[in-house]
Amino acid sequence: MRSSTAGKARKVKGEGETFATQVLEVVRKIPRGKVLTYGQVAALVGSPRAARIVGGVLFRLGKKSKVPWQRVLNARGMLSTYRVGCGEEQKKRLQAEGLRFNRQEAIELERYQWWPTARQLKAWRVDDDLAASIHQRFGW
DNA sequence: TCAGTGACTCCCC
DNA sequence: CGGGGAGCCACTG
Repeated sequence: MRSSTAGKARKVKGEGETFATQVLEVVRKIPRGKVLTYGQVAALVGSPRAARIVGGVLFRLGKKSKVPWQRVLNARGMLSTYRVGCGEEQKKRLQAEGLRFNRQEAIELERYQWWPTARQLKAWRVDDDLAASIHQRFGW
């Protein structure tokens, strides 16, 4: 059996997929000018409480990576990356995509948060139960 | 194999 | 409304 820890993951893992590869698969699809929260990404790959791990995966991306890591931020619409030294870089990239930050250094999630289409969810093999639980949790 | 870790989140005061 | 604290869980060495 493949390492789907705790048996809580409801999203089916394809051959050779890990939590990390699934995270990157999701992040790569975030449209320019839109964002997802760490928790949202975690939920989409079937581990709704693994938000911290999403951050860890993105942290270990190489500088040359083409994955749009700047499009992932925390549940308050703020950047968690200042503490690891790339907050300014993330802010700069997001501003270049048209996002505006308020006085609290936050963006309006209601305005910029991305919700994948049903077609996209299917492509990621997110089953109906998981999709339903995500809808409920995030009021999507 | 296993304990330590943390780009999170939520709850409580 | 703000900050402190405690779960959380896949990755890492």
